[in-house]
Amino acid sequence: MTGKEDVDRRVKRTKGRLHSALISLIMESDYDKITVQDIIDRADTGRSTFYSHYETKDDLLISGLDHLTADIELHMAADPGADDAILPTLGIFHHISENHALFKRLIGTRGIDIVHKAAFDTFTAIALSAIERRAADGEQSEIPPEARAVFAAGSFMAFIGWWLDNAMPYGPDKINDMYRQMTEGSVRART
Amino acid sequence: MTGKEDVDRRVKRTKGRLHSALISLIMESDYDKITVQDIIDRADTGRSTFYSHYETKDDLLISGLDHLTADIELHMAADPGADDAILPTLGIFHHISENHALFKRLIGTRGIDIVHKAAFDTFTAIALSAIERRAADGEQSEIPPEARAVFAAGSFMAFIGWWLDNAMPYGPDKINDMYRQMTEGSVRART
Amino acid sequence: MTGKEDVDRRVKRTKGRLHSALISLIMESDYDKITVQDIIDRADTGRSTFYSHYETKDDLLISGLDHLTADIELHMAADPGADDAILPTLGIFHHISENHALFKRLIGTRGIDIVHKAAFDTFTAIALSAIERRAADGEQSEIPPEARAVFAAGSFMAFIGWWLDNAMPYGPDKINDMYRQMTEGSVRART
Amino acid sequence: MTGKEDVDRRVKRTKGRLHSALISLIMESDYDKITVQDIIDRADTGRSTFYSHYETKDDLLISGLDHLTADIELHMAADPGADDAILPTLGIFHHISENHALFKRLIGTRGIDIVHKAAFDTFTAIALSAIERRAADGEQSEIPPEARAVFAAGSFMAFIGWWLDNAMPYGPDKINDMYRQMTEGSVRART
DNA sequence: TCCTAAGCGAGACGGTACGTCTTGTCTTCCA
DNA sequence: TGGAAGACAAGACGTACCGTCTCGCTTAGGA
Repeated sequence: MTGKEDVDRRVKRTKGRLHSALISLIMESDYDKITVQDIIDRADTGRSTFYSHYETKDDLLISGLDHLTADIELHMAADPGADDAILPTLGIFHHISENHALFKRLIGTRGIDIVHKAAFDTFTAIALSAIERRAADGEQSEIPPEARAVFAAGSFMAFIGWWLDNAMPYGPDKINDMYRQMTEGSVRART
Repeated sequence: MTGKEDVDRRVKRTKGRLHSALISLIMESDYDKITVQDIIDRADTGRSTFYSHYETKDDLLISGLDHLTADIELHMAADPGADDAILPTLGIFHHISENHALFKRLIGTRGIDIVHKAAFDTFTAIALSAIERRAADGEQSEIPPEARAVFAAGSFMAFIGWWLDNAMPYGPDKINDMYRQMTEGSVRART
Repeated sequence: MTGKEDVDRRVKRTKGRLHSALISLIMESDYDKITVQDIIDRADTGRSTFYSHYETKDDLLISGLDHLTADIELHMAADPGADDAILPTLGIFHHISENHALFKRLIGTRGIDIVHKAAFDTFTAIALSAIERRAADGEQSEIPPEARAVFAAGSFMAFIGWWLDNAMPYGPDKINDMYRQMTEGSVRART
Repeated sequence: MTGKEDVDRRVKRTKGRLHSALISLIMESDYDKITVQDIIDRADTGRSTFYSHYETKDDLLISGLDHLTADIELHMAADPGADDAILPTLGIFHHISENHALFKRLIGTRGIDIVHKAAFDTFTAIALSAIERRAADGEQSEIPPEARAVFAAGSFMAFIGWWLDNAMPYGPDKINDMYRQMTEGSVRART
């Protein structure tokens, strides 16, 4: 049904080792400096094994990020203020603060470009659907929804980057208040 | 005074050819796919000549961007609304629209990461100094100036990216109005 | 016993192609002018493949010479006059005349220096052991064995060089007689 | 008239510095590893200066060897046993022993190939003229004079190499006796 | 319980680009 | 204004990765 049944347990184990190896390498050094050889050495795996499962290093990384993305979507649904805001920021801040070391490596200012872009696109899409929902509810703005969405996603990503880079000086709730305060009255059209 | 006197004219000519070659290659293909060999072939120059002037491809690119940055700072000074806004956006929108093809390649969504980062840092610094100037003028906010600066720079970069990617559907003046409208009342603390 | 089992057949094939390529290039042009790129182009092989098997061009050449050296040692053993002479010259002259085109390129006057040296060392070692065998048999000389060995090897190499350079004007048997005649009573101590 | 008058003293001084630089570098390291850059650095001279006087590194070396060759020819003429032997060995051994450190670098076993060849050719020519003189005096041999000349030159060069490499264990007179003893009755045709 | 197809490790291989090095020419500057 | 300084074009070097491949060994899961 799911199309996800890797019947052979060896496959599952190998993929897991590759992902763990990549994550642990990311925590230690620059993503760009990590080679496929480093990954398979760490995973104690053969070169051809890697390429039989993934096309590139980026492929491995992205595929490992799927569950992170899924988590975010869960948080989004669970965010109590979701109907009021364009982005379900509170849940996301909480989620990030729980794995801050990893997220700093992934989407901090010195993070990984493709992850940064992927996150930006995700947030843009979320914001866009929220904006369009409001438009359907009658809210009006001469500014194109896409423009408002990238504005929201861009400021959010930059803000998260600052938060992570500076050792998260405030807790998730406090930081969320700050973000909301800056956003207030800007992206949302006035009623 | 300038410290920029490359007395030997050959050096100047060579550097110029290398920069032109890189820019023309950027207009044609993906920055990541461009090799040093491509550049020196286009510039009709020797390999060692390249490395005697620049350390890497990125080095050549960044050093060629200096005059663009200088232009932006000029525009910043000339912006009539500079005292009212955190970023001298109008002048920048005009400047970008005059070289939109190049800027799309450099800081569009599919742009060059290091340029994107460099521009983000530049805007952050500009915004930060504007915010601190206001703070000195008595404006108060519990949000750290750096946070407000990255928020502004991030939203601005994303917005520019959207504008460039979508074939600049509005002129510089109109787009500036939109940007201001979204910003209004948000980054600036309320009075 | 052999210690020579390169189990992987691919390795054997690749090494063979590299050797053939080098030999054919040597027959066509000056060894010093041959580049690693020339060799791998001719062998239709990748650059890294070359360097994974050999350290340098010289390394490839020398390692390919091993079987030639082995041949010479065989001839040495088979030379009927071996017990009478310091060097098993007749067999060597025959062996060289059978591959004169190659040997001319390798150890002719315009030959390859490192091969010349390697051959000189080989002959010196052979001569030295012959001389020491005789010394053990009671033959006496105030001249150090090493000196006598290099004398023999040096004159032999020079003579071979002359023979090859001059289109081998005499057959192996005749040339051997000449060499023996010049040697007679000189290197061998008188009885 | 002679075409040898480098009137400009600067030229003479420059050439002298280049030669000294090369010799001192040869005494310190491997000739093959010495670059033109090394030489001009040591001579404190510009690149174009070097090339305006010499074509290559070898050219500089060879041209500096001329006076050494001239010395040898002087010794040859002065050798008391010259009329009896094919090579004026005694004088040469004395000459070499006086500059053994340099000669070891030039024509020892680990010496410089082109010098080795040049010396070999010089000795071959000397031996050849001696042999032809004898032939004109009625001495007969079925062995071609050239073959006898290279035999003599080859054994002599190898012997000198051994002598130099082994810290010259014997003085020039003693070593000359040894060489003569090995040569006796061999290269010279019997009367 | 065996056996057979697959997954796997190992790493050879052809490529591509790198940054370094050296050569011999050619241009610029300076005395 | 003639020669020294050194920038330059050319291209080989040895290294580092890449993604493909060949090769036997191991091992899971079905017969």
